[in-house]
Amino acid sequence: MPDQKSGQDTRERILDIAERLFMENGYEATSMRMITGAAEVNLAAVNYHFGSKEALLREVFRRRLSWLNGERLVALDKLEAQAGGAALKPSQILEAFFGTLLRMGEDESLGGMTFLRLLGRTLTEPAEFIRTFFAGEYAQVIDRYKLALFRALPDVPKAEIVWRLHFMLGAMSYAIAGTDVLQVVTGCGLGDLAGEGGSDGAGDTALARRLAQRLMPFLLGGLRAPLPQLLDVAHKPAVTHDGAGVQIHDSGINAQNQ
Amino acid sequence: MPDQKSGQDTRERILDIAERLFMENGYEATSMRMITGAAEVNLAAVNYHFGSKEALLREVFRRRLSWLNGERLVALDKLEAQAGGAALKPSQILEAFFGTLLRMGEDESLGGMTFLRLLGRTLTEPAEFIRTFFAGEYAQVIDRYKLALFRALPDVPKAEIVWRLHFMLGAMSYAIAGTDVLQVVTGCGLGDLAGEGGSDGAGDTALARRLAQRLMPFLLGGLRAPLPQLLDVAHKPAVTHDGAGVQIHDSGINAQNQ
DNA sequence: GTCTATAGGTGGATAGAC
DNA sequence: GTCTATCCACCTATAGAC
Repeated sequence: MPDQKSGQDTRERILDIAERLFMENGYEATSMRMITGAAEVNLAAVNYHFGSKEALLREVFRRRLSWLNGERLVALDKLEAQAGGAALKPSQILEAFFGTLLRMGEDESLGGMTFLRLLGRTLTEPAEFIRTFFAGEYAQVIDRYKLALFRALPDVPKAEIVWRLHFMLGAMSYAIAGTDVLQVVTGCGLGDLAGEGGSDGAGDTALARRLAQRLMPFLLGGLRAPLPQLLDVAHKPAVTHDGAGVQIHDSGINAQNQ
Repeated sequence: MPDQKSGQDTRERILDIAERLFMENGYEATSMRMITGAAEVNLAAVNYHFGSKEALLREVFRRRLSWLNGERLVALDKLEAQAGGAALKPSQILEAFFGTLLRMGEDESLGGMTFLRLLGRTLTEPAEFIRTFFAGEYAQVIDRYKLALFRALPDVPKAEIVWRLHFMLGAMSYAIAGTDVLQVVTGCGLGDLAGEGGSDGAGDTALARRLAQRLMPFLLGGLRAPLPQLLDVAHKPAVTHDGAGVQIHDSGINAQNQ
């Protein structure tokens, strides 16, 4: 850091502001000028520090995700060390994966709910460079947690576990995105705690904790649901998506092993 | 329709192309020129037929959502008529709400998986005009289904039901968006059936059906999960998100009433 | 590291002829 | 209803002085 003034300050200020604006408007709808204007830095400073708008977005995520996914690996390591070779309980695995994330929402120094919302909103962006970036950032963690779930649920087909991992990720990411129709239609729900835009109050901390309390049982219930009957028979769409599917034997799912 | 040529054809062609391109690139990253280029119509035609880019997006959704939400209301009416005053089973309600949507994915004339993906990707867009639009389109349906779920689960706090409705919407919308990290990280999952972009093959139909078979049990399992213990006590984040919560009495959740 | 100035391009929208 | 031509706001990125 050769010449003048703040340097590190400028970099961090740009990242903080970019994080908030990308969250509020999305990547495409946020211009460099909006960011530099709000951060009170020169337009050229962004390209000096990060190189391009794409690289800026990547850096906004990298500084949070490398911490998050590192913590997730540590949490899993710790659990597996405690278990001493035995399979983990699904609830432990979910707690390590989703709980670690949701706790970021309570910590402003880790981005708080601003980052959580940004993450939820960005995970469904179609832009190629974003998906490629996320794939790299998540590869190791997803792999480790997938294997842990396979071991925890040995009687559930692996493909089924992967599907349900999708669904769990979706339930969480949509919930933290906080953009869904229910928020506007009904007063009830996520909307009654945090303001719409980027309000960083004490309410956000409460929201993160409450969200965790609500979400975790839902995810666990979904993960442990009876397996579907896979019938590729009729052309008529199956009308019985009831709980009539194969019940997984109790020892594996409903009793001890939860 | 006064003067010349196709008229209706042009309108529909623009909508079809816009639907696909908005799905592939997102709203902001899709330009009017991309749309008119692919649809082989003049740039001015879009503004003539729809007035603006925002209005075009609204119309892309309106023609599908008015059908979808109409069907959802009909399905619920039918179920309630059959039940003759009794409360519906949660599985019936979910089937009517989510099954109706997922069946659109099997029908190319209703947009097929292209529309489903677009919907999943757009539900988390932060743009104000989009959220306002969705709120209006969904208001009636959400309200009716919320009440049906309240009646179906009289022992579950209404706030809890609304939260779980959020989570279910999220799991589904994320799954149909088909943009998540798992797709890229692992070969397993949603990615092994349909091509990434906008391929409209027979594979998409199979994908929609398979998705429904997998998703429905997951949602039902989450909806019927044991209630969380709501403890606003310690500052230490609760480490026991286990299934250790209050068990809802069997008659309401686990037995008949599924 | 910061700044001004600007290149070089693309965006949505419209006027007006046919 | 369709098309050409055009306006002009705004974008990302960079060159080059300090």
